[in-house]
Amino acid sequence: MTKFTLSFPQSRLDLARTVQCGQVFRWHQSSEGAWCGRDGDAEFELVQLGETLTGRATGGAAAVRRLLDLDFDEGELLQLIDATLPNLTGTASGIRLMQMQDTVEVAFSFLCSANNNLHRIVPMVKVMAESGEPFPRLSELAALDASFLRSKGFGYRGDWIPRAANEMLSRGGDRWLSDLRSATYADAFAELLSVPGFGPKLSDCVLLYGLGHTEAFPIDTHVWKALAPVLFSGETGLNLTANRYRAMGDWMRERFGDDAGRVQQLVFVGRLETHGSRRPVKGSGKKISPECGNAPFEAENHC
DNA sequence: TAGGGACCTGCC
DNA sequence: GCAGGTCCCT
Repeated sequence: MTKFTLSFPQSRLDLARTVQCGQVFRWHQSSEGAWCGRDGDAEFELVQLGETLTGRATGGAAAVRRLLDLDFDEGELLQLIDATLPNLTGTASGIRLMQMQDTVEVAFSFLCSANNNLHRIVPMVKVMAESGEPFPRLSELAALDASFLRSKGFGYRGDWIPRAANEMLSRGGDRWLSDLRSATYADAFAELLSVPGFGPKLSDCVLLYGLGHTEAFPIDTHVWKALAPVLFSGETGLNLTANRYRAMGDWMRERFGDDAGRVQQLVFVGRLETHGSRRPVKGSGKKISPECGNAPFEAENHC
């Protein structure tokens, strides 16, 4: 690790919230206050003091800039989002998109996230991490015993992990994963989607956080609740179907291009922090401004 | 092709 | 009942 110092007079960074908002699951704060994490063989110890970021990192400042997407002007994007989809990002300024090199850790961490919550995901990822350093490889994950994982609280996801690892190995393993980086978004999405356990949402998470595809737009329950009333006007309580998943993602990609994934991160955190992770706070139910009547999708339609 | 349930587990 | 879904079945 080498020491580094970075400062950001204009763009904003909230390191603590960025590493705690559910993009990564193994970061922790040291007794000295530094945020510590790793990505494959790279290690990071980061300290933020106002608009200065210091610490030590494998690969130095360049690696930190890449990990935290620091060369991207988030303020400009926040303005664009607000002009297009008002009142959605809330308090999310300072949240950076994190892009990891270790696709295996990203994929299997998010495999644990299905129909789950952060309080359970973090210990589950920790259990997996004990099978290899710095994180188990596909062969080690494939060798994990489903009943062992179930005994550790994975529930039915305990069956998914070795099954998905085996499937990835049969397709070429690490080579197959790295090829998805250079593939088109559509091709890589289709490829991941066909792995058992990876539906559309998890596939987009792997593409966004672990394969560099920033046009991926993962739609979870929170993002759906935030955006469905805006994009699909006329109906309330609409269910998220495969077609509507694709329609919403495509619309965001047309609107924001390669920044769609960054938009998702800001909308997700904004929704979570204003509505809570479990239930809307009574009385603070934020209404989308009525003048966004130019909803892109009328009830049904599309494709 | 579009819904409806089941699925592990833990907390509100 | 619901949580940062997916699979399987009509």
